[in-house]
Order: sequence, then structure tokens, then C-alpha cells
Amino acid sequence: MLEKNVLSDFRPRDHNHKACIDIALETASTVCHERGLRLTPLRRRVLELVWQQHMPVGAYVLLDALRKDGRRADPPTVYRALEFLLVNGFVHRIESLNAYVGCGQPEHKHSGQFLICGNCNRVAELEDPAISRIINEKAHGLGFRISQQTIEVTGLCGECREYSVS
Amino acid sequence: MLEKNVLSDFRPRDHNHKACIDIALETASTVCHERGLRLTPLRRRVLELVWQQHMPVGAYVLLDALRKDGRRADPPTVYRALEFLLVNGFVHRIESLNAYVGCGQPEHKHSGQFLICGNCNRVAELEDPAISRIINEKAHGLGFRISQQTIEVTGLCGECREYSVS
DNA sequence: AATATTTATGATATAATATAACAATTCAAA
DNA sequence: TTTGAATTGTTATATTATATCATAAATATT
Repeated sequence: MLEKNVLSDFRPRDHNHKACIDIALETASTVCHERGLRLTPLRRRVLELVWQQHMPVGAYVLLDALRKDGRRADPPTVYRALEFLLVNGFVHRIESLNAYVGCGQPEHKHSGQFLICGNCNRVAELEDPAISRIINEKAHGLGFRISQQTIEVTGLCGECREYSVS
Repeated sequence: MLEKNVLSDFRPRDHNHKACIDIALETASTVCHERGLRLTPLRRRVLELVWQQHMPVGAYVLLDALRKDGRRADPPTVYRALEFLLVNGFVHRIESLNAYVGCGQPEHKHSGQFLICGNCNRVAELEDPAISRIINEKAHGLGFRISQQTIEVTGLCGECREYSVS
């Protein structure tokens, strides 16, 4: 079972990933309607491509995929779509990888707390108030006002630990 | 007074910064001697340049500065020096800025927890065990084994808050 | 000290990531 | 249905980083 502070856990290799994609697209569509945002075919396609796997994906990988669609695409095409998706919470940027990953909870704004497996490259996203809170406390104690938290943890996911040497 | 979990607080604009640089270079020199590392003139100079301010500095800014020294320098020159300084803990990389900042505590390995002022660009470095611990706990709870934590918080430092609109 | 070995730097080229700027098109409001 | 705004097309370029091989400097070995 998924703990409530885990927005997305490491997904087993054999899960029904099509459902993940469908839900993400459906959610994005709904949220866009609610907010008067335009999920254009391009933006929708880029979001779908980001969701191809539960791994961060680079902008130029997305660009190549768009070209394989037969579409004319240049860097601004994908960066603008990513900008839209980022600003509206449909994807997060993984700073330590210069890459992008889908977010299943665009309904409410959050920075995301990421566990990144260095072996299989899968990502889990947490949104743990205890983590945010303690960082907030420490920052406030120094007179700092937080606008954004970047929390990216690399290591080995449970599955990869089992197959690696201790 | 500096709390013990704050490796370097936001420094007042009028502090004796030459002392910061001197101490950083002296510390690096000592640590290198202890560990059999070679703090070559180039590496020492790059470290000195990183320490010019308590702000993250980009690789190409360092490159320009090396050239102003009259030295022949190309990207690999500065990236190799940075690699040495990073691996040995004399500088940290700020992932969200693609930039580098000096570390005053190279004696023991740590990832660093950074508060980055979006107004004045100064950085404070924490090493707060409570933050690390809670992230560790949550990660372990998901079967994840951490190798590296990237914690970068952007916002406004106390001084800049005072001069900005609430 | 002379030579061999390792480590560091010089030098050239190119890869990978990202943005600026302006034109054309599409969408939506009036 | 025109008008204005938002989106995408298009070209160019900026920014960040690495690969590779040559040279030089430092250290180790004889």
C-alpha cells in the first residue's frame, strides 16, 4: 500500500503502465479545463512522452521522439511545452539530471522530493510534510524565507539493492 | 553566533572577506598535505576564485578569470580543477544553478544543504543532522539506500527580506 | 642523477542543454 | 469577422560540459 506521503513509489517492472499514462493525461486534461489552460496536442504529446517511463527524461530525448512522430520540432518546441507543463505542475524538473519527470498530483502546487535510483533510473516522488517542515524551521531560524525547495536524493531503490553487492 | 548546524551563514556585506579566502586556502592546503593530494597552483587559484564571494560561480566565469590572469585556459582546465575540488570537498556544486561554491569544512565528507538567496545570490550552507536524518528515515522506509542528498532551497535571506515588499 | 611512471595540464574539437528573437499561425474575444 | 492574444514555427546562438590526444611536470625507481 502507498503511504500518503508518497506521491509515487518505485513501480514494479510489470505494472500496467498504460494506466499510469492514461491517468496522467486524463488528470492533466481535467486540471487544464478547470483552470482555463490549453492542453494543446503538442503539450499533451510531450506530457505523454515524459510519462513513457517512471524515469526522468531529457529534453532532447523528447525532441527526438517528437521528430519520430513525423512532426517538425526544434529545441524551443519542446522547451516551451516543458515550460508549460512545469509551471502548471504536470512535470517536475530534476535539477541534478537536467531531466524531467511526470507528476501525478498537479492539483496542488508542490516542489517535490525525489528518490532517484542510480541503477535503474526510476524515480519515486514524496511529499512529506515532515521533511518540508524541518527545512522550513531551520531556514526561518536563519531569517530565510523559502520560495522553493529542491530535494533530490540519489541511491539505490529496494529492488536494485537486492541485485547489487552490499 | 554561528549555530553548530550552520557551516556558513549569510555573511554581512562588510565582513572581512579576505580572511574567508585565506582560511579556505589554508585549510585546503592542510587537508591536501594530510591526504597526499596535490593542491597545484591552478587548483589553488580556481579555489581562490570560487571563494571570491559567498555566491555560487559558474565554470565559465572562472574560465574568464583564469584568462584575465594571463593564463591560457580552456574549458577542460577549469572543469578538471573543479572536479578535483568537488571530489575532495573543497567546493560544492549547486545543481539548480550549474554553479560552484566554496566549502569551509572539507575535513569531513558531506553533501551540503544550501539556502540560496534569489535576490543577492548569497548562499548559506547547513549541515543539519535532523534534516538528513528525516530524509534518511523516509527513504529507508521505502527500501531506498541513499548515497547522496541534494538539498537546495531558494528564497530570500534575512537582509534581502527587509528591503523587499512583503 | 638518469630514467621510467604517473599525474596534471595544454590544446582542439565537439557534445549536451537551453534561450533569444522574429515570423507565421491558430485560437478566442469583441 | 475582425482584432488581439496565445501558440507554434523557424533560425540562430548562448551556456554548460566532456572526449581525446599531446605535452609537461612531478614522483618513483634504478
